[in-house]
Formats: sequence, C-alpha cells, structure tokens
Amino acid sequence: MEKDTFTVTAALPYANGPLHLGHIAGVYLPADIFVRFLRMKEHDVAFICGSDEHGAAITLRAKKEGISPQEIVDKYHDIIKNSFHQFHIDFDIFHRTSLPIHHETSADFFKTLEANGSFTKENSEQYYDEEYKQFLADRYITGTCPKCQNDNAYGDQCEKCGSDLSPTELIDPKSTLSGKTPILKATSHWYLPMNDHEEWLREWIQNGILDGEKQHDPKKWRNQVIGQCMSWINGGLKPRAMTRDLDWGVKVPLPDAEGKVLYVWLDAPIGYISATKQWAKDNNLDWKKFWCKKEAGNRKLIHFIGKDNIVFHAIIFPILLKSHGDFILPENVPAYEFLNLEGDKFSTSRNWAVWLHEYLAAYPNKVDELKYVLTSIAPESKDSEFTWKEYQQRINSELADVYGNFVNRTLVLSQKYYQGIVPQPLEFSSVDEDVMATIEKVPAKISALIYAYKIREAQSEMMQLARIGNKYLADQEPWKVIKTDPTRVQTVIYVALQITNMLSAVTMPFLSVKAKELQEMLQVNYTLWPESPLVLEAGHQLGTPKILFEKIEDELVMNEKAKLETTIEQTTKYPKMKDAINFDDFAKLDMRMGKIISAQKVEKADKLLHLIVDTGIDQRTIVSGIAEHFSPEEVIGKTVLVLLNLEPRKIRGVESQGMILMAENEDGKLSFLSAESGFGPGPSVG
RNA sequence: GGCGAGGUAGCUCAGUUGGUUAGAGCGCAGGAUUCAUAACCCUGAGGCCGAGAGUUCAAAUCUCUCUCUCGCUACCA
Repeated sequence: MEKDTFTVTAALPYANGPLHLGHIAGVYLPADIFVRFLRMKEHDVAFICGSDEHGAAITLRAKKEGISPQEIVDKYHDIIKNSFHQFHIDFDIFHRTSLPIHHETSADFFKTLEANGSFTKENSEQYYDEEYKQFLADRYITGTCPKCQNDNAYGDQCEKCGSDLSPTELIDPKSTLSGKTPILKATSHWYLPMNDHEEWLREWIQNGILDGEKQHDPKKWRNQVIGQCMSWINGGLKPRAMTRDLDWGVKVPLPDAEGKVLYVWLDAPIGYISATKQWAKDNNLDWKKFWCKKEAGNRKLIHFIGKDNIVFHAIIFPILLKSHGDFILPENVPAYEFLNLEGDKFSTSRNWAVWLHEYLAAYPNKVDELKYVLTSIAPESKDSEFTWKEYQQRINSELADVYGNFVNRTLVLSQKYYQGIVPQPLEFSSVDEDVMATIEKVPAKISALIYAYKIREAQSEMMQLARIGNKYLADQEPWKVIKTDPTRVQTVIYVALQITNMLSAVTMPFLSVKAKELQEMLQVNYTLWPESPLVLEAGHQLGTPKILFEKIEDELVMNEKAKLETTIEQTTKYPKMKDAINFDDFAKLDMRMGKIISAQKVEKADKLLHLIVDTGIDQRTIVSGIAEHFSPEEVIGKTVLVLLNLEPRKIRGVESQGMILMAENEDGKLSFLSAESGFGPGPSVG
C-alpha cells in the first residue's frame, strides 16, 4: 500500500514579539512531534512555518517606537527562528512573509482568484490624498456634517448628531494625513463572498465530503473546531474585504490599486505555500507536489494552530484554496486551546510569561525536560496551566525517577554482571513472555494515538513503558537471584535491556536529544519507527551509562517564581505620557462634578450602562462602558467626574452626551473619581 | 446580548455507541526493598462526575433550565 504523504504547517508566529511557552505547548511542539513521528514512519513530509510580518499591528507599533516596520520584523524573526532552532523544533523551512517570493506568490494567487471571478469587486469613488499618494479610509477624512453642520465629522459618522455618513457626503472634506483637500478617484475593493460557499463548507466540515468525495473523517476533527465553524456558518457568512488601504503588506497586483495591500489574513496562510516554494527550490523539488491537486495526489494537508485561528484555517483559507482550484484542502486542523501560567493568562503587555528564548538562555541543557512537561500538559481539549512547581515535579518524579532511573539501574546491572555485554537469555518464564509481548505492542499503541492527534496520551504511553520496566526489575529482583541462580539473571537483564531498547526508539519523536543519548549508551541507532520487534542481540556491546535526567532543585522553582513576580513589578504598568498640549487645549475641556441620578443596563450590550447625570446645569444622558465593573444599583447617587463638552455620540441607539472619567489600574480595574470634600453636583474642575 | 468549547479525586487529565464497584499519573498515608538518581515496588485513603429537573429498568454519558471558566462576535467617546 502506498504510504500517505503530508504537508504539515504550524501557525505563522506574528513577528512583533518573542515566543512564550503557550505558543510552544499549543502549536509548535505537538506539530514537531507529529512530524518526527511521521518521518520515522517513512511518510513523505514537508514541515512548513515562517513568520507573519504584515498587518496593522506591526505598523502601529513601528510608528509608536519610531522605527520602520521592517526593523521590527527583522528583530523578532531572528529571535523566533533562533529559539526554534535551539529548542530543536526543526521545520524544513522557517520562512518569512516579507520576502519577494511570498509577495509574488500571494500576488499570483490573488490574480488567479480575481480572474476567475472568485471576488466581487466593489467599485466606488473614493477620496485620495495626492500628497501621501494613497486612498483614505473613512476615518482618515474629516469635514462638515451635512445634517448638523458640525465641522468635525468623520467620513463614516458624525459624532455630534450620530448620523451615519459616507465620505462623499461631507462638505469641505480634509485628509487627516496631509490636511489638504483630497480628490475623488475611482477605486475598487475586492470582497470574498463567503456567503456563496456555505453549502459545500457545511458538507465538508460536518461530513468530510468535498466535491462529492470523502476527503476526511470528521470524527478526527476536534469538537471545538467543528463547533466553532458551524457556529460561523449557521450564523450566516458575510462577504469579507480582502484588500486594505495600507502601505505595509503585499501590494494588490492590479492597476488602480495604488496604496492597497492584501488583507493580512489572505496573505499569511499563503505564506505556507510561498515557504514551501522556497524550500523546494533550495532542495531541487517540485513545490506543487506538496500543494497542488494534480501533482500532490491525496497528500494530506495538516494545519496545527491555536484556537484563536480556527475560522481562518477552517473556513476562509479553504474557501480561497478551493476557489483557486489548483490546491488541496486541509485534511485536519488540529487546534489547541490556551496554556495559562501560574493561575493567570499569558500576557505580553504585563510581561506575565515565560519566554522561550530566555528559558533557553538560562537552561540550554534542559530542552527535552521542558518538552516533556509541555507535552504532558498540552491544552488538547481544554485550557491548561503551566506552573514551575509542576515543571519540577514532572521532571523529578517522572523523567528522572521513573524513566532515567530505570535506564540507569538496567545499564548499571548490565555493567556489573556482564561487563556491558547483552547476556544470552535462557528459558523465558511466563512473566518474561508477557513483558516481551507488551513491549512489542507499545509502538502500535503510540502510533495510533499520534495519528489521532492525541500526543499527550501518546507520550504517557512512552512513560508507561519505563514503569513496566521498573516493575519488572522489582518483581524479578536480579540482585537477589544472582546469588542463588545466576543463569536466571541472564534472562532478566536481557528482558530489561529489551525494554530499554524499545524505550530508546519510541522516545525519539518526543525527546529527540535524550533518545539519542540513550541510544548512544546502548550503542544502537534507530531512525525508523519500530514496526517489528526490536531486538538487542545477545553479545552486543553496550556503551557507558550516565545520568540521563538531572533533578530540578527547589531553588530553580523559587527563582523562576520570584522572577515572574519582579518582572511584573518592573514592567511599566501604565502607558507612557502623551504628547504635551498647551493651556488653550486644556482649557477647552469642560469637566465638572456630576451626580448619577439613574442607571440601567443597555439591552444586548454587556458593557454599557445608560446613566442620567445631574451636572448642576442640566440633567443629561451618558452611556458608559462600565457595566462589567459596576451594577446599576451601586452607581446611583455617586458624585463623579464628568467631561461635559465631548461631542455627543450615538452608542447602541442611545445618544451619549459626555463621558464619565474613570481611573484604571494595571489589572484593568476601574474607579470613579470624586471630590475629597464631598461636593455635590455642579462644581467645575480645572 | 448571540454563538462555540469546557466544568470528573488536592493537582494535571482519560472516560468510546447510556450498562457491574467512575479510571490513570502526580501529590498524600502506610508497608516492603536496597540493583538504582533518598530512586523503584506493593497497599490504602480521597469523587453527590458544576447545580437542579426530566427521559429510562439503568445517566458522568441523552433532553431542558441555571451557574462558572475560556474563546469568537456585537458594544465599550
């Protein structure tokens, strides 16, 4: 039978920050184990990843730090690539989306879809800033509102009268970029009419049937993936714009599209394809073999992702691939839930994280130890949690005590009794035969689990083998029997060595470094997954035993926990000071004390309270986003700081005439501001 | 507010199409042992399976209501 072939991708990390353990546990490590396993099974596999370097978040950050987007992505691409390398997550290629081959590939992809009518093109006349040479998004245009004459209305909405506008309705429009009057120019945006694809998506996701043929087994897809997708589809898919007015990204490859780039979620997954192209080119392969229906046959495309990416990989990208026509669709999209850290979410902004590159710098020799821990707590079916205490416990009581100790005692006994030469077994007792039979079944057990993406359970089967070994030795007591029946010990040590041998082979996908060290100690070299019984022949000379896993001291746990506490203190919890303003700017603000005289929840909105505030000069309506922090009952009667002359704005159909000013601490908790002397409503602030 | 996924032992998690006494590892208690990394091995304690109602001879499992956690989404000037 022909072996299945695979193209495996791991979600492209976004190049505006380093990787933390959550990313590793929930995408890259399981993908790497899966691929190592497939390789040992001699499947033809391409393992593809790269950094995602486009999108608005990177341009905003660049602007804030006063450097170019390229500088940011260069920095993080290097950090990420390095840490993958040191952590032995071995992609065939770790590419990047800012390279020309990616731009070409994405542009070609786009052109094909445009040509075959997969997009709907919305033509319009849009304002264009001649000085900045770009089309202006609605929010980048201000002008006079045709309805209320407010001269500060935005292109999409007048915040004074609350009416929805289009930019062309504005009287005397101005570009917020150059301040000049923009000109109207014909332009288009391209939309993906996702609503046209609901029918086949439903059939494909629920039943695994694509173009009338069985493409995958939906039972192998995770619940949360199918659930999330069906939720989207049943809610009705909507056309989604595939182009943006931005200058950082893949340029829309058509005339009249100046200043437009492809939507980052269009170009990022195509990054898998362009990375494959580059890798194929470097290795004299045909990239189409990995992606195209014709050349790839029934190659399986697998996307390892986090749960926040489900919609893009299981709905949008498949629509694009299918619309293009040449490509295969994913056979599975194993999505992982999130990993938490010491009782709290990983948070980049609060620096609540264990960064992979920092871990590697501090513990360069503890790569497989971390891999083991992360795999045992991988969030396969629900969110899970990393704690340093558990890190220590797993390593000490499982890796060191069970696995390492078993290997050590077996090898030490072999040295002691047989000078490191595998002894000749004599008669097998029924226990021996049971154990031998059990060992032989382990590879098939583990492989079934990995094929089903149950990697955590697969690893625990590996550990189970070491447990069997410890029990076997304890039951047989060779150190006692040697005194009465030395020939029996030959068989016992032989069997124990067979367990160790098998262990060294099945550990490869999970802990490649340690597996090789163990194989070195056994003087064997396994690169293939054991299909038939592995035998360590009698007479084989073993290598020198050494300690495989060192224990983790309490000190490390304390230090790491302390480090988390202190970094969080050192992190600037609060935003930087804003640009200076002059006194006139300040004097424009009309702030007063106001008393909340009534409050109720806005319907169908989680965060909004509809307040009536007595300001001393009037009673006005203010809608405030504080419902998650305060109940209506507890805010009534409070005297608080109010900004009166903020332009009114309609929120959820209610016009809000001002703003309640709140203080927010680093945990996101809110507090009202009041006058210390207990003033009532009315007093002005300044 | 809408939708999705979860809630099982102190901790991390399994529980297939409803079917004996709900499982594993860690942790804890006791015992045994000394080849080995104060390791291993044995025994044990520990669960109203988030709450309530229903269907059934039988529910962790199916249905409904409620509640908590996470995510998507709307809305947070």
